[in-house]
Amino acid sequence: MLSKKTQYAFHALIHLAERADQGPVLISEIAQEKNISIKFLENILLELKNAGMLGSKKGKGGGYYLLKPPKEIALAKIIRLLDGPIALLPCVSLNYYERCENCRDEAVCGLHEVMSKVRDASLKLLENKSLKDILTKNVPIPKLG
Amino acid sequence: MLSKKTQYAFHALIHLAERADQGPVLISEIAQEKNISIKFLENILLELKNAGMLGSKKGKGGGYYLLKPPKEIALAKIIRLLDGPIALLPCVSLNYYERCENCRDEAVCGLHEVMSKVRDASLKLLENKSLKDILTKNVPIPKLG
DNA sequence: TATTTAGTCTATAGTTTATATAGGTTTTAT
DNA sequence: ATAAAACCTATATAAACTATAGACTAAATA
Repeated sequence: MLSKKTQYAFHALIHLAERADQGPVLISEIAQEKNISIKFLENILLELKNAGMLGSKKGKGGGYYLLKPPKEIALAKIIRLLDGPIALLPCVSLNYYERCENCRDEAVCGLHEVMSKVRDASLKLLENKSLKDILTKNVPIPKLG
Repeated sequence: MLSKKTQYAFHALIHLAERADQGPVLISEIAQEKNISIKFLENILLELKNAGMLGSKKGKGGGYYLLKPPKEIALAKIIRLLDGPIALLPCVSLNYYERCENCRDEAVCGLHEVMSKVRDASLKLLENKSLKDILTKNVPIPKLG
């Protein structure tokens, strides 16, 4: 399962995507709309900002906003940023590979083979779907405030 | 990622499967062969026993053994037993469903839809592959001791 | 330009869950 | 009886999660 952090990040990013090009969005607005602890959300958005995914503006009229169009932000990228590996085992991770300490030879490990396939199947979806693809369907988004 | 517990369980079960019909296998043998802390492994095997997946025999000549043929133990079952949900989000889990607290309506949540597909893709593999399918390839298994 | 206000940024602390260890108890075979 | 093995309970350690307090920054306005 994805961590709470990543789950919240998804919902927050969806909210930001739905309000793209409408100027900075308040943390408090996202927190209220998505039912997330405002302070925890604060940390998450900051992490996303430091990773280059979000921009922010301080002071009155400030808030957070996407730095790229939603279409260009793959779901896989969000998961990797906050949760790390998408694979079920370290030894089949593309981006966070670690040698398996429990088997003598990965090349003949049957587990390795199956888990690689699971990873590929997941990645096929998560790499090709973007924030734009997961926006709330059939719902007009009013500007709050 | 799968928890350490589940990762260790997989390797232990593979070991047991490779020695099926050879009588009880010592915890210490598995621990040494798979490089797992013997005490942690003890807890894991006990949990698998209490869940009905393993049998055990106490005392001299004792150990653990599979209660069913490896072919009949699906990988998904092992994961669910120790790690819980296979899905990435609680709201798309088949066996551990929880309502999403962060979105107003699951029916129109785009995240829900994509994550359901990821779940299905993973399950297709994990439900259909068994312990038998992940045994070490091309390796004759000698009886130790 | 001083002040107020709205907001981000930083640090930290408490709580829970995951991982691991230690020691003692019970059962079984010989 | 003795030794070997699983079993049980308690505890220690580390990581993840949640929450809180206060510092800092930018904008608005008088």
